[in-house]
Amino acid sequence: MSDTPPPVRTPRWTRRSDARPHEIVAAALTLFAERGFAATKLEDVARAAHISKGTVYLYFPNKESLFRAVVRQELLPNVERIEAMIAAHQGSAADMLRMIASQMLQVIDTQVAGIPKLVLAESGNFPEIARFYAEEVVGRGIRLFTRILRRGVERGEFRPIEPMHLLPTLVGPMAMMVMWRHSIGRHSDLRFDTRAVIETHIDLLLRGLRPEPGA
Amino acid sequence: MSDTPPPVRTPRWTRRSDARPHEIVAAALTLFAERGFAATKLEDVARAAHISKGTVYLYFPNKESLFRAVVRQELLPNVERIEAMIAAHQGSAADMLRMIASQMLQVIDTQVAGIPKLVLAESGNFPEIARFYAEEVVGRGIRLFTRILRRGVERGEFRPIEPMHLLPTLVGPMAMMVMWRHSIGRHSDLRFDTRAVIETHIDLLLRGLRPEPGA
Amino acid sequence: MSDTPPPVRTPRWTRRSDARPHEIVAAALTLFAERGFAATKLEDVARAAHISKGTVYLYFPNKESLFRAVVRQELLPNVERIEAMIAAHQGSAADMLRMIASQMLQVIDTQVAGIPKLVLAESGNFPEIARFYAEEVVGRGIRLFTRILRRGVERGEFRPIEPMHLLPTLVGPMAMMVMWRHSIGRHSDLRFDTRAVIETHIDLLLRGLRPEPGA
Amino acid sequence: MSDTPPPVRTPRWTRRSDARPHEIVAAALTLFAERGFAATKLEDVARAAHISKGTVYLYFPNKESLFRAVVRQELLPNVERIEAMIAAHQGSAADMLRMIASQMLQVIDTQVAGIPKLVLAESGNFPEIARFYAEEVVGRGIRLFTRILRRGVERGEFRPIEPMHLLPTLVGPMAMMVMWRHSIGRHSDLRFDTRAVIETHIDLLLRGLRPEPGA
DNA sequence: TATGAATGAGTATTCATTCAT
DNA sequence: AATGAATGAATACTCATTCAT
Repeated sequence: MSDTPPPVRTPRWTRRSDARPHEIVAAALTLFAERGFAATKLEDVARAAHISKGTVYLYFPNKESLFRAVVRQELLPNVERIEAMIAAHQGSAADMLRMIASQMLQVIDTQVAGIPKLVLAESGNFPEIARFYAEEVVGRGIRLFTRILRRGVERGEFRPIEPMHLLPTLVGPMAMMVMWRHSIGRHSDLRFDTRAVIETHIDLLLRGLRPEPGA
Repeated sequence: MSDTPPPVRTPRWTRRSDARPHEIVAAALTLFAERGFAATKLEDVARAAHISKGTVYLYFPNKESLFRAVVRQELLPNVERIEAMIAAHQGSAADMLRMIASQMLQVIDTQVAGIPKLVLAESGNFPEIARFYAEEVVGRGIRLFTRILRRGVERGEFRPIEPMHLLPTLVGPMAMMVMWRHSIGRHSDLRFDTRAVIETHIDLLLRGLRPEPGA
Repeated sequence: MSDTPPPVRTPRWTRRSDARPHEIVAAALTLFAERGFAATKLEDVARAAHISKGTVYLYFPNKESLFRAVVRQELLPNVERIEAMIAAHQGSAADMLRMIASQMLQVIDTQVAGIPKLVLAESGNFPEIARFYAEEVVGRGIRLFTRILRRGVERGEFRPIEPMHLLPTLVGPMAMMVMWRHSIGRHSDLRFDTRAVIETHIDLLLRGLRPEPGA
Repeated sequence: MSDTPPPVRTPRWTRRSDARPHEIVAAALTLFAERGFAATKLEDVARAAHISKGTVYLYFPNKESLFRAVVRQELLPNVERIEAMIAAHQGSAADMLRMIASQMLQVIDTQVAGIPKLVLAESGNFPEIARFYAEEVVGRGIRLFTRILRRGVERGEFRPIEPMHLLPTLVGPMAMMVMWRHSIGRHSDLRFDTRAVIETHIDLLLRGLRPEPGA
């Protein structure tokens, strides 16, 4: 309605400064996952993020808080995505397991897949990160799988079973593959065919969970 | 003539030449497993071994070689013990799996059980340790389980299956429990009933491996 | 509006990128020459250069490379200056010797004059510094003096003489004075009148080199 | 006179324990001369003397006192020998100089010849050693040469000359040769023909000291 | 006496953090 | 905002010295 054109203002932030924190976190994730917290130099993080050492401190008060940001920011979106996917799903419990497995396959080679190993490695030095992970990842995972198992039992797909006893069997092999890929596997000639392994795993699971013939 | 007993002198130190190296390795294992290589101070290792900083250097030329010693010396005896046990065994393949599982249960709370996590965590910084572990632990484990699976198939206990695809499922859950216990589990309220978990795992395995009815 | 001047802040430090390396080398030279390589603490070097320990490492990767820089950087310019001076000179060989002697007199109380003693002292620990000095200082010195002697013979100032046999006599007394001044002489009451000594030396040389009357 | 044989007693000392201190000093001299005081480890000295670290401390309260012993014990006998030799001599002053020169030639490759360089190098850290050397070696050397020069003048061999101005010229070249041989010379290809150098030096000296024709 | 294991003060070096530019 | 020079606390490692044997 006014004829005066809006004053050409320098925007309060630039694309740069907006993207920075995440670029730093991404660079840090790679290095922390590769070398661990203590062995990672902030200078290397800065270089990997194409900025200078001092700039890191404009966004994170210190190395520890950067570490926490790495774990917290990168993890939750993924957890939530899978939760949502499952919540929206209507098919069989077996299909739900297959869905999760296929998610695993998609994530296994990304940065994020380095976090579990990182959390494992640093839980002695960052107990609250360990707790955070136990609650926000493992705990939610437990609830997720418990729901799937219960659904399977209700639908007659699975025989009844105590979820807390089965969970490590359910998740362990996939977690194993993820961590192997981001640690020893990088330096050894031993190769696992991830897809085949996970398919075999799901197959074995489903056979092992089949209801007793007489029940 | 005097009744006063000779003063009980506590010598500042005593010679332990033979025992020392292992005492140091043991102390180091605890700390490395807890904090990682970089975050562990040699002074703390020394204190934990009830000796002084300098003494560590009488037995190990530097921190890295102590680290290597920790992984190499503590691991092999355990691997060999299990191998021997299986080699001597004459029963069913199922029993062999149960034996290994029970070994797991016995080891899970000892120092040694911290090593896998340690190796995982440091494989980026010590590639040759990663390779060593891949060959001497994972590789030998693969051969061991492959033998057991083959025996199971031959005896009609298991249906035929590609061992390399099954292995992570076989080992993953147990490895998971071991690492959980030595990392996140220490700082979280989440508890798994290790024995029940492993029994459930073996049970599911055996069900899942049952030969097809019609085969 | 306020009369109070802005507070005069003394910054904790200022950027000196360009000047730093030389300041450090200068400080190091003084201390190395006084105490030797091993007995000189980098912290003292830093303090002498009015910087902190860490700053030294911004410019030199370690103590040894600082040591090498001290010897190499400080020495060559002086050698080259004298060479140039002689090259430019047109007069008698005797005058050339006098010129060199007068250069000695000017340098003897500066930092640089501490280097020969330092190189002598450390040649066992730094063989390649010894070689460097042998080639770049002694070797060039030999060529320089050889040229002067030959010129003297050609001009009829000197009797013929084998330069390599005469050189220590030519240089020794001056070198002696330099090193004395930077070592024992500092802690003893014995004093030599440097100028008189060198004049006497040159005088004796010229007399001793006079052509045989009958030749 | 007595028939009872003398009791077979264990001697209060053994050859070993008597020789030890000197063996240690000799080993120490070699190493100190080669590496300097700070860079020489007592363990190396012990090894070179074929004893153990602890044994050194039975004879010397600490490293410094060993260092002082090295300089003091090894030097004085040599100085005194030369003094005595000159005192006993009756011939010309020129012969005296030749005698000293020939002594130099004999000593130059022995351990002792490393001491001057050592004293030079360490005078900053051991001022009292510097003083000791200045007095007991340089001072006595000055008196010795002064006497020789005076004698030469009295006998008409030399023209009158101020000894303190001539001394560095007299001694410098020989000192030079000694120190070169024990430092840079060890690591360079440059070789001096010691004998020829010293003969040339003496020759030049005698020519340069010849009385003026008209005097 | 002699040994060499043990000690711990002392130093080189690293790197998170600060701050002048 | 961004930089990277400067800082100094922290830590691996050394080695003179002590002392149980």
